[in-house]
Amino acid sequence: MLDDRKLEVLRAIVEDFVDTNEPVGSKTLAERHGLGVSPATVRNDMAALEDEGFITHPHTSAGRIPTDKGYRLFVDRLSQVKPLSQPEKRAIQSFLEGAVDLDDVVTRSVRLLSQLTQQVAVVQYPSLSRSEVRHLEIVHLAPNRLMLVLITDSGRVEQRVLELPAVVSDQDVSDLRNVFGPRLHGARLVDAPRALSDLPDAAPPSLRPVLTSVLSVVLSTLVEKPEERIAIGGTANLTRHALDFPMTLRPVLEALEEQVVLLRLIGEVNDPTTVHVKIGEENSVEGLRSTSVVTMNYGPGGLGVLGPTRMDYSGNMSSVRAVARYVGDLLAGA
Amino acid sequence: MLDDRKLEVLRAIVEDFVDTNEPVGSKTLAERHGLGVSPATVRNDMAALEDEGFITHPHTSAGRIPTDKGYRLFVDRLSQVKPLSQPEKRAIQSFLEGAVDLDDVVTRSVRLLSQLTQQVAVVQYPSLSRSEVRHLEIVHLAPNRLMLVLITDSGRVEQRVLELPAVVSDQDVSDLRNVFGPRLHGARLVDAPRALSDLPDAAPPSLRPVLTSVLSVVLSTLVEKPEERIAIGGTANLTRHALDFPMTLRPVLEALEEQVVLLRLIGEVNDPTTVHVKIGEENSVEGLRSTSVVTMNYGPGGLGVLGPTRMDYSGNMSSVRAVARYVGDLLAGA
DNA sequence: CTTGGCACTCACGAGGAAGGAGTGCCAGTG
DNA sequence: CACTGGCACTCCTTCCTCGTGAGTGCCAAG
Repeated sequence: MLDDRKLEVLRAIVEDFVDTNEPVGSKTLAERHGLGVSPATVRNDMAALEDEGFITHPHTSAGRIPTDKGYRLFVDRLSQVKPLSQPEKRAIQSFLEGAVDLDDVVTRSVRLLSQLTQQVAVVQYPSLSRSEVRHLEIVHLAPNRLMLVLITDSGRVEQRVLELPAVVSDQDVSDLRNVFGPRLHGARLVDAPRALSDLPDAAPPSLRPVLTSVLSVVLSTLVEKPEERIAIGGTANLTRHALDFPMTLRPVLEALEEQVVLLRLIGEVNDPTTVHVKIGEENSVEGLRSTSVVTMNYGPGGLGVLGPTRMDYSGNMSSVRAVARYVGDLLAGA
Repeated sequence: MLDDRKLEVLRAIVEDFVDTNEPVGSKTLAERHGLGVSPATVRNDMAALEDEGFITHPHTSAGRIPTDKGYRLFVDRLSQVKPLSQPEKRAIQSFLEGAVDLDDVVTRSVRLLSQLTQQVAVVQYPSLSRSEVRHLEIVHLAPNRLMLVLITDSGRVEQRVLELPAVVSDQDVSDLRNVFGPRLHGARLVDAPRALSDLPDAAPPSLRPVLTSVLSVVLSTLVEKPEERIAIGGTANLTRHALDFPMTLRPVLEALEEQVVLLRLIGEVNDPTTVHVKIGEENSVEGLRSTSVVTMNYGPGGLGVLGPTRMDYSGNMSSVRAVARYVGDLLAGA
């Protein structure tokens, strides 16, 4: 049904349309790409592609534009992720390596992605639940006051101040450290509750009351409040493509303000090691139905870019992949 | 030169224009507002106002619209900041009081402001430099490793891990606490360097090497890296007024992504206790020349809203003031 | 100083008409 | 059977014209 040339025609349509933002007609297409056939033949192929739902035309006498389904086919079968050039790679690496802390890594990644792709960039902070405990420090602030500081391997730090029902001694606090420390060190945050489940039984009775308080705070810090944060940038790029979303800029901006929506966007990745593309209607998020999203995991979090369905998938996919890899390496090595 | 009626005419023009987004003519104006004079008279006044540069008309036979200068006069002399209604106040208060931590306070403030004003809201995190030290904790992580945790009265927490050149004992750390604690407690962060300047001399010689290391880190945390953060929200509201900035939405979005620009925006306030308004060309930031900014300090930081010059100054000023006050109280009380 | 009257200006929208890009279909050809 | 050139047709886009009306500026009278 879809022979090679038809696929080639589809590719040409997508590429031309991405380039010019104008419906592409049979004549110009036959000329510009060296298809070696006449416009009439191209027209026949186009008719076939349209029957299958890969392209449409806005009105009778206009050229063709790809449908979401067409882009999907293009992404799945036609676009080879073009590798970045050596200078590009170096630029990415050196730019990211200049980061001084976690915040900086994320901020730089957002900047980098939005500049590379000319789209809106979204980067999730490393998810607490997927990272490992590097250190839990218990600080004795006052006789009945503790501060818990949790440091993860992704460089993230969470702290809580805790009022105790009773006064505790320095010795008690030291004991606490000794019971929590070994169990938590190196544990993934999702596994922590299990690792701590036998604590109340294993601890000396005198410590029980304090321990329960501390335990509940630790658990809530670890689990209850994942507090997923997201950085976003390059929204100004949306106006660059203003022609693509006729008047639907508002819902896009609104969606971008919803942390939850963004997390879902980034989190819906199945295979954690490959670039993932959601095209137009495939998006579960109302209001992003006219956009495409290219995402990838970098390990303890995800990142990606968002733009009009009429985007340079090939380029964006490679940019996202490259940045995700570098960020992943950076955090793993840090 | 500008008698009372002319001012009244200006007010009417501003209010009508803000309302309808259409140039307002002499006839409709004379009718809708009970000026008690004929359109012809209004025309004369308008001509005068135009001579003075308070209003213009887009083309010969269109109504008048206020200039930046006109809005300025309106804000300075004509608009009384209307107090919020009791239910509004309660709503603000209860919404903000639900916040669980500093991040939450800021996030909620942004939401609140953008919803109240239907504009873009900007809230600065409490500036470290303007807040006071509540507690400096020194944690002995490993023989030659310390963690410094700085807690400020605005609920902010900063921590640094520090590798020492030599091993230190628990006793040393305890001594360190004793020398730093009293000097820092309650000191404003900007004053801290002065408060600590005599430390090297006052401390026992044995502590000197460690102390210098710690001191330099503390100072850098306090001063060198103010790390001003900003939260922003309601950008989608910009599209609501898309008609106001014909095609200048891009530079606005771009400016909003520049932390530095935003800080300048919020920081340029002279009198810390009143609402401050920057109108159109008054803005020092290129790209925000078609917008107005309403800001106010809440104590250790600032907040405000940004929108088209054609905005409800009166309402926005009162909203900003109200939120700033509540946030200020909240942080002071916390 | 205010008012009604009046001529004038000019953006805006409706209504065509010409132009042209692009299509679908068909009959002919290798 | 696939490809090609030809041709009639569609209908969007652009440009022009023209009427309409809101609004102005000015002037003379109250």
